[in-house]
Amino acid sequence: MVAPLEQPAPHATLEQDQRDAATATENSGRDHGAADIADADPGEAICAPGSAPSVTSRISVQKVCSLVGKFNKFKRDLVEEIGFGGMLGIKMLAKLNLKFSAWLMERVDVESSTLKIDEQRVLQIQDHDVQKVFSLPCGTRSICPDTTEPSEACKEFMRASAYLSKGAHSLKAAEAYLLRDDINGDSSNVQIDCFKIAFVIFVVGHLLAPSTKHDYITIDFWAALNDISQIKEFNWCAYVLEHLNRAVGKLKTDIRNRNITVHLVGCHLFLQVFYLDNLDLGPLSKTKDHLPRISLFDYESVKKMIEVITSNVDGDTSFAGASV
DNA sequence: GACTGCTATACGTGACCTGG
DNA sequence: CCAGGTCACGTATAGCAGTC
Repeated sequence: MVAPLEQPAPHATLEQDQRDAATATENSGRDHGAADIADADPGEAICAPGSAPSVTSRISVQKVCSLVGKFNKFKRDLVEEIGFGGMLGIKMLAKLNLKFSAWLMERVDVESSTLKIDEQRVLQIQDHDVQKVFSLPCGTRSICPDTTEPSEACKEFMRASAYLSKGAHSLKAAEAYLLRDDINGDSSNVQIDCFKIAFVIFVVGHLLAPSTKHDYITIDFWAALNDISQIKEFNWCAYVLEHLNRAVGKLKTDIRNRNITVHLVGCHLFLQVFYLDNLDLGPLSKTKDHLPRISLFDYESVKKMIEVITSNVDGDTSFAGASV
């Protein structure tokens, strides 16, 4: 579970932090030492747009789209079999608005599992919402890091990934396995299972629960992969939310610590789609009867939607400009 | 108004550093 | 050795001014 978090002080928003950090940059160049941070006056409204701290993310929708685009029908069917078919419909999002993601994450209350835009606009976030967005399996079994004796497929995947790269936690190894030409109707059951394992590792690492490292993840879901036929029985939606909650905690800590760079981990893309999908944006709003929701959100429409809700007052960027 | 070119900014990602 | 973090660079995009 995620430890309860203190709410950041009113001034300690990303925007405020960006302005403060910008001023620190002007004062001391790129060499931000502890002194700069200590000297910053948290109550002083400093506004120096244009040199904000960088926000980074390891989510790569492009990677997922590009890989899935190379799948033939056989491979796509394998993905459908494990209940991850929603990943096949994701549109190419060349870029994500990371400021928007950070803004949303700042407004997530982990304890109450809500997205709180303001006092009037509060959205409850549940496993079911993740399922709506990605059509992920939302089974009754929870995913925990406990591992039993690894299955033959798990052992084989570890062997293959160790040969291809540095280990099973390498996303490159998973990608390489997924692109193998010899995965077809003649493949053994173990190879098929390895493909499914690789796919889960790949999408979790690149999209559903990315870490700060771009090419590795911590595989804390081996237990859910041990019996491939049982993958659908696990609650992958809760897993995504749990990592997102941790990411929210990390973001708030980074903001409190006035880090120069804010690294977004977790599936902040879910927050973007979830929030935009709950807004009344008139003709820009998506039809309500289509699942998974992510497949409705292409780059252009996301960009337009964000444009519509964005406002800028005194250097503070807000994305709250629409009714829920 | 449409087009073009320049510049600034944002994002993606590889390399590297540091601490456990 | 590995995870987390930082830095740097390439590329895409946005914004703006100048020209037609």
